[in-house]
Amino acid sequence: MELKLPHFDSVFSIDCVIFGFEAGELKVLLIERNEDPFKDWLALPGYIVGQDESVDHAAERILYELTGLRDVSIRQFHTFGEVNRHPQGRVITVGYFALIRINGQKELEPVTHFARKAFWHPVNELPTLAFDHTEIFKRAYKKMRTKLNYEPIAFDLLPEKFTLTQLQLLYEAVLNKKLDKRNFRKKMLSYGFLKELAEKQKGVSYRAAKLYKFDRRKYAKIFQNELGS
Amino acid sequence: MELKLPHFDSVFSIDCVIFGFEAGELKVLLIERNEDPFKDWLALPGYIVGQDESVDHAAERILYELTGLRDVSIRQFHTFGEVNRHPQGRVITVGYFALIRINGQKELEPVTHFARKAFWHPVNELPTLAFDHTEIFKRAYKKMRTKLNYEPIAFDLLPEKFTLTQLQLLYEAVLNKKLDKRNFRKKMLSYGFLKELAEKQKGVSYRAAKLYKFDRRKYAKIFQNELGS
DNA sequence: AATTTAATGTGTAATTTATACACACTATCT
DNA sequence: AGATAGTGTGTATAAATTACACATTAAATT
Repeated sequence: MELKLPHFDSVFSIDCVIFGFEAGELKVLLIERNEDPFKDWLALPGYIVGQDESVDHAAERILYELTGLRDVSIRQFHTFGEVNRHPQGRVITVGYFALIRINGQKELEPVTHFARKAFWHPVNELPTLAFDHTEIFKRAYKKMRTKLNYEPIAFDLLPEKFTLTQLQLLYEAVLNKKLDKRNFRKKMLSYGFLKELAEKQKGVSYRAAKLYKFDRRKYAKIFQNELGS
Repeated sequence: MELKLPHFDSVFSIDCVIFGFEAGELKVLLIERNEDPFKDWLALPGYIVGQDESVDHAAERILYELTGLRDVSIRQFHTFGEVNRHPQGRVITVGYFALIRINGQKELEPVTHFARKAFWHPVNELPTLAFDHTEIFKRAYKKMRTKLNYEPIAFDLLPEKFTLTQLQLLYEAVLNKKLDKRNFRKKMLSYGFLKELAEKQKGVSYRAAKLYKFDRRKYAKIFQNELGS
């Protein structure tokens, strides 16, 4: 379709801030760039939106291409529209963030030519990133911490079956503060969307903890009123 | 600067959802379009982002051009990136919302050629809007209601000096529910950012209420810790 | 001057929610 | 059998939220 509106040459991209949780630490997915500008720099995975795909779709596609993951809850958090973000011209980028399960054996092979590798990096002591990606990351992290307090996003980071201690460690890592064990458990269980399994933790050299599962259906039922309209 | 990145013809615009409060009702600023597509339709004020301005700047500029207002707290809330939003080609738009004081005598003369007039319309019983503007509006309204609960945005809608009853009526109009007078006042005053003035309401035929003022400096002081990092 | 009108301004008790805090239990390992 | 290491649980206190009603005031009316 021919474009009849006044416009100027511009590029439209998305950048993803993908969080994972591993070894008790919150991590973010970075790539090593293989192209100018910022060749060899570390950056957030991001790419240009295609002509015939929605921005949301582009975000899902790029996440898939970089991680092989589908059906991840991915959310827009901010659009970065400063004039000089990109040294080669006007690039406006929509920031998305997602939380995913780091599967020990999961390959992180970039399928895009412009990245040399993709890897998890702890969110603390983050290196300098290409473009304004440090700023983008910070904004996503802040949003994510806020969201953790009122949406069940933590479960996206954990294995399907988890113990309450694992859940608490995750909250502590993200919020960066210690929580009281009894109060934490009381509150989590009071929501009613955690399903206690018959199963127990295996392979630990101490008393095995009960495993729980996040029950999305119950969650939806409980919170449908509040989220409605 | 020449653009060396792969790209396609696209347009980048912003749309504003501008809320006001008048006669006890929440209103939104609409324009009547004077250009195709959707000529003669009602729409949200919006326009194309300039080449050498940031998206945030474009939003401020467009708001100014449409309302003559400056220094308004204007905030991005979502980017709309569906492929077929616009019948003439790919247009990605960033939605902004703002809350402003409706000044009885304030002129709403569009300075852009593409609008015939601009006017306030109650948010309830909103007419069908051009493009996907109904969806954009709904999203802004929802966000605004959410924000009202944890940010002092209500004061942008009221005159500088206001009574607690006026403040409460505003909350009731936005949240669409009745609030308890005593509890509302207790809570508002407990925050400590409302400054009681010596002055009283004038020109009413009943006991005049005390006037209050929102003290931005106190607010910033009180909440600097929570917002930090 | 007295009365009516219409909205302001205020307190307390009951309930719910959040916080602080410590130890017995259990599975595994030696 | 005992040591180890982490699990699982309850209660008392403080803080925040909710429910609820009437005397006060300024102007307008008689």
